[in-house]
Amino acid sequence: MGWIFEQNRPIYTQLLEQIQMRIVCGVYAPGERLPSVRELAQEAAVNPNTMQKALAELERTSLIYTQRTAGRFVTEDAALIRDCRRRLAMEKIEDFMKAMQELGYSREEILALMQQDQEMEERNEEVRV
Amino acid sequence: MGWIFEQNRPIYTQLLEQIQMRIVCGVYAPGERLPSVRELAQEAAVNPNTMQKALAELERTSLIYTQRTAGRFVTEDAALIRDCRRRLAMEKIEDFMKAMQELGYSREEILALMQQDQEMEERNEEVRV
Amino acid sequence: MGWIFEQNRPIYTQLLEQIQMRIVCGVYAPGERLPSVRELAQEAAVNPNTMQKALAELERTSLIYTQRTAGRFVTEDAALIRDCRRRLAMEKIEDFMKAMQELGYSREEILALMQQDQEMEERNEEVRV
Amino acid sequence: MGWIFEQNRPIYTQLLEQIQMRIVCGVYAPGERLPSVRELAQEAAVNPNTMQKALAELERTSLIYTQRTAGRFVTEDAALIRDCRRRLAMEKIEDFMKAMQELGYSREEILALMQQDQEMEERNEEVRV
DNA sequence: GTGGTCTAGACCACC
DNA sequence: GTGGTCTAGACCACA
Repeated sequence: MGWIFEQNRPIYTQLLEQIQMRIVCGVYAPGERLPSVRELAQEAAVNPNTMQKALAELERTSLIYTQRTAGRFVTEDAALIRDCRRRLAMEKIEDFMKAMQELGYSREEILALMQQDQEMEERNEEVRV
Repeated sequence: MGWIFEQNRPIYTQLLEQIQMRIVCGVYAPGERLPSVRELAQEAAVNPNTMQKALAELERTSLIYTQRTAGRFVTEDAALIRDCRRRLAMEKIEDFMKAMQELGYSREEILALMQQDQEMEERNEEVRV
Repeated sequence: MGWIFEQNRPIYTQLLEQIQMRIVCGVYAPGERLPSVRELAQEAAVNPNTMQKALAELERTSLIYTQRTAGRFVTEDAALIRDCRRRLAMEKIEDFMKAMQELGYSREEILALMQQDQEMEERNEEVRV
Repeated sequence: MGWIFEQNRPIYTQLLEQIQMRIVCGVYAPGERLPSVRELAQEAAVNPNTMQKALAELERTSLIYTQRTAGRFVTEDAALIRDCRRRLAMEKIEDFMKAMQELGYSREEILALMQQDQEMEERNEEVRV
């Protein structure tokens, strides 16, 4: 699992999102020590300061915390992580529904479109199999 | 229908998106003459240069065209507009599904979640009524 | 009114506090545009990045906001500013009372000590006069 | 009475303050032998080096002294301890008054605010009783 | 070796 | 000219 960035959006924001993703998906487990800033920075091929900024922002959400000189750790609070994952999902659903409705699709039409999409996807799977 | 901007994203990009939206949703009908750059800029409370840039970008997609001295017009090609709307919708669906799958939700779970969301929404509507 | 820093505490934290102080004390009025990052940095004799960090942190409290390319402004919300001032005062009182009580002084003794301090201060004033 | 640390400030400074507090408050009586560095370090869950540094600093104020092979002892000089306590209190009062005046409160307003705070506190006590 | 802070300097999009 | 971002590199306190 590597690091991919879109241009036109701040790197540190994308770093933040990707680390957050790793946490809510369990790649970095609760209580686990994160790699050092320098390691992470090298891994992602960014400047340590950029990574530092991402981690500092992430810390504001309590998803990670810093222990002076010992390193950074993922929160032990599994509920916090679970809530974060759920919150991210709900935000995405709401944003998506809102965007589609602005495009003039009703909630029913959206669901219908997605079920089509779903069926199409299933046919593709069969083909691959 | 006013103009709302998020900070942290270029204004001209958001202008472009909102004008495009007005076209695919029929607020600006096929063949209709758009307000002048100055009028639009004033309406949106942005610098005319910024609006100019948005319209120039929009012209590259053929959704609008310029007639020398008469102003800018929405394309008469209804199919083009319809395709644009459909393309936008499909992009949003794909982006959404991708994002949700990265969060660890399967296609089935997503549909289930959205149906819940749908039902919750319906209950809210009843309350409002 | 100049800029004074203690060593041993981050500069950006002290910048933040001093700018906050200027706002709650009305040196920077509600709605007023702040000097640019570069100006402030030069005035305080710090690196623009350091000032930038202080302002970014300050923005998180909504006491100031950024308008892309136009500059930073003090909030127009006078109530927010008033609350901030009051909150700062209350925090200081509580911290102070707690520290004194840890030193073994009762609330009554503290008030008595401060009234002595007050009277001493008044005598000093007379002397100066 | 345990050991609590704020992050973002050196541990050894906080150790120093807390041991000093124990001495001026009589938790460690005049002439009493302190626990060994190792014991203190274990109790506070810090690195022995850190505790060592705190004690060394504390020794510079004469509040404790080292006897070669016997360990560290609280000074027998009760006046020294009393002065230290008084000095700490006065420093806190002055710092507090200065901070409040910078916030724009006059000495009279501060006393008034604190008497309010006092009365509120008394009402709370009644409730608890 | 860890994170934290600061400086210097550069480039960019935007208005 | 404005704020925003990023890099590079340095130093420091701390454990």
